Amino acid sequence: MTETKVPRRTTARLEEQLCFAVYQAGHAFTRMYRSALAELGLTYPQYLVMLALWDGDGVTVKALGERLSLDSGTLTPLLKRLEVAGLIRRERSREDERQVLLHLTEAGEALREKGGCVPITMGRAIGDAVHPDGRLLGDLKRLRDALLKAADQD
Amino acid sequence: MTETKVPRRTTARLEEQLCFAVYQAGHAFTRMYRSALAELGLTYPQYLVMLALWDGDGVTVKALGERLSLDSGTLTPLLKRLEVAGLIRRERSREDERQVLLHLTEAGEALREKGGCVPITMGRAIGDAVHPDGRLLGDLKRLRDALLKAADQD
DNA sequence: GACAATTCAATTGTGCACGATCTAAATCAC
DNA sequence: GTGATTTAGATCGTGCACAATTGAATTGTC
Repeated sequence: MTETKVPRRTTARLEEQLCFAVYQAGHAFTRMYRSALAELGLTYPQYLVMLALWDGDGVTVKALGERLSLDSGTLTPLLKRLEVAGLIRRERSREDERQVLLHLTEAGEALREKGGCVPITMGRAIGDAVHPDGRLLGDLKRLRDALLKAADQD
Repeated sequence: MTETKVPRRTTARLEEQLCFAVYQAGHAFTRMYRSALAELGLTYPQYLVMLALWDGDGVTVKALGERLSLDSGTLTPLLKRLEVAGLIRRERSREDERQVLLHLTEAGEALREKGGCVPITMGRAIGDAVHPDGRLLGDLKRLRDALLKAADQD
């Protein structure tokens, strides 16, 4: 008997997997943001950190890390780069010398105005590809929570 | 006059941004896959490459890169690691010496069976957080395409 | 055939992302 | 109070991700 040409479909096609769709959408966002953020001198993760700090500074590295789900191994060097860029200050807390408090500088605060136009650029890029009803947002949050819950269990 | 405590809402809240939701879901997937793939000895991007090759090997680095939207700077070292692990072979094409063809080894082919259980693990993790109707998948594809189209234009 | 332009992969440098480990500070137990 | 435990960040090593450059092979043009 000759071998059949029909592929053994033991694994789903790459393009039909949810994980791959999320992976690709994430890359597409990163790429889109890269050009939009270039003139601010920020990378995409740095922009997320600034967004968090514009929402309220004086937070600890740990609190920031929990909000972004990033650990100190990622944040410490990133925050140092933001400090070198003159956008934030990092100073040890007086009450608890273990923690480092993050504060916006004048320049960091000022960048908020310029950064405001970025989501608008994004909105135009997305156009009408996404319903503005937040359905996709809700779906993604549910997905994330389910994955994290499962990861905790084992 | 004292300064008001009302935050100037010039930027949307981090948690309500689509880009952040995609970013977080992507991380959650990566984390979930990390543990599921540990026993296969693969990282998540390596698993995606294997998925693509299980779907048909003998492809060029360029073709693989287009499918995954990754460039040679990312793929070359990753593929070398897969080669060292004994899962693939990389050989220059006879007809066109510029291109490198990727082939599965016996071990790489065999790994397909073990890899088959990974999406099942994932499906269980996701549970009923995502409708199985592919709505989310479709939404993400549309989002990705819109972002890529916009990135091309400028 | 000679030479310019293009194409493919590899390389280099920067920056995330995370596990593992380390140090210092704070907290707990007694 | 002394010692054990816990906590917050920093550091190190590995592995993606991508821009930019390089070098070799191919293709196109004359």
